[in-house]
Amino acid sequence: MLVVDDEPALARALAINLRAHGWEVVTAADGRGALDAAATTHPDVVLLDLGLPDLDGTEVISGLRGWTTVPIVVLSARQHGEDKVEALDLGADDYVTKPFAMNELMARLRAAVRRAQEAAPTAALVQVGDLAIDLARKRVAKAGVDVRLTPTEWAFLELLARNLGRLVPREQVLREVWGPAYLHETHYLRVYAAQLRRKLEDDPSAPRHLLTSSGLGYTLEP
Amino acid sequence: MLVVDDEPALARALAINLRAHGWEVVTAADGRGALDAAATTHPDVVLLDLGLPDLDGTEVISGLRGWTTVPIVVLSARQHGEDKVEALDLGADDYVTKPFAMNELMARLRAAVRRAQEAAPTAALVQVGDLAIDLARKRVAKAGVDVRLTPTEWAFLELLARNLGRLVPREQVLREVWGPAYLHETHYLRVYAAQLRRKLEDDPSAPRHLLTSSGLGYTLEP
DNA sequence: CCAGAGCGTCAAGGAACCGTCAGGACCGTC
DNA sequence: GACGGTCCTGACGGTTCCTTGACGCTCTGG
Repeated sequence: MLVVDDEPALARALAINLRAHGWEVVTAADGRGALDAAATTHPDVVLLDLGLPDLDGTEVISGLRGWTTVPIVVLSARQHGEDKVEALDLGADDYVTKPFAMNELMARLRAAVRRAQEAAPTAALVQVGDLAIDLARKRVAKAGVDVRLTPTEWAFLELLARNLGRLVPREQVLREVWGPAYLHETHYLRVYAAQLRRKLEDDPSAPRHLLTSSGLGYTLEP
Repeated sequence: MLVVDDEPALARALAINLRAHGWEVVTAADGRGALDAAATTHPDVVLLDLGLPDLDGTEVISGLRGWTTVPIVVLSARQHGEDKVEALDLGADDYVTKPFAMNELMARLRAAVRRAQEAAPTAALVQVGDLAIDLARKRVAKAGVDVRLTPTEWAFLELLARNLGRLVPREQVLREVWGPAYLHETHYLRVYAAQLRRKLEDDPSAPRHLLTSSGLGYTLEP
């Protein structure tokens, strides 16, 4: 959760309340900082106060929408403005006018996150042999029983599952799982491919689903 | 990653930052150099500053779009211009105005690469006799059974398949498969053509699909 | 017929890559 | 401060792949 507000008092009050409700909160005081923070922390929802010192709030919205579909809830004092229409047109997901009830705000945030998850265009469940990979719940089961994966293992498997049957190049795996700075750490691939096989394959030394193409990359084979 | 910018200072700063984030960076200072570099290095994303000395940035975009779908992120100082609309209409994938936050730029580049990858599930399938060449999955099957190819063999075959029925000059094969430094290693061509024939032709000594034009190049014949 | 150029074929050596295991660093929890 | 989980790292053996050289073939022009 990213909270963007230029009034320190309100920002602190919001952060305290949100943390009390279990959110992990990052704050920004202006538009540029907001875009920055969103890019680095990948929040699951943005709470955005219009009327910032540097950028117009609408610019922040379109700046975010350029590269992410994170839900945006706009907070504004202007009760009757056309801002509301404009903000929603630009891609905001909801709109709350000050003064607001904290309960209502919480409900709207929860709703925004829930809608975003439901709207995820991913075919939520991928079946591969006796494996059931649930992309929405981030779970995988082998022959009906859940298998525990570490976050990195899951990121690897998810990437392969989203490209089922397609060869995923080594560089893409490294970039999307570890980040662009790890493009040459091919060793990671071998370690984690081995771990996934140990957990998911019947015979880890003769894999039937997680296949390697030497020098190219990996494929999850249906 | 190809960075196109005519201001040496900015280009260097960008390159340093991008390399720090793990990108492999090639730079070009003008439009012609950009088109050149894109053709030889096949970058996975292009970061293009408008306002180049020789060509208009829009010409670079359409020049690239003539033969590649590589994602293009445009960088521009003109904040309110119609340039943005024009650039996006010509096929640019995203647009960032100066001044920009480096984090945001990084996020947009990552997003551009990811989108390009996800938009690629086009069933690019080339049928040649009893061969089925799946360009997306990087696979080839003969009479229904998969054939294992090495990375170099695949690069060779893919190039021919993308130019199905057309003669591909020897120099182009060497440049695109092995790189510009191998333009005279014509021996490689014979070795790998032979390997491909052994794996893909019914009678490798009397090829029907992978044909040689002596002194000129190779053709994949439907 | 001969010489030379270009091509196809085969095999060997070394480089690059892969799978595997295990130890140590790091982090948050209890 | 101990503990469990996770991630990174190094070492080793085995495999695959690339490169290179040698040799024979065909075709062409002299």
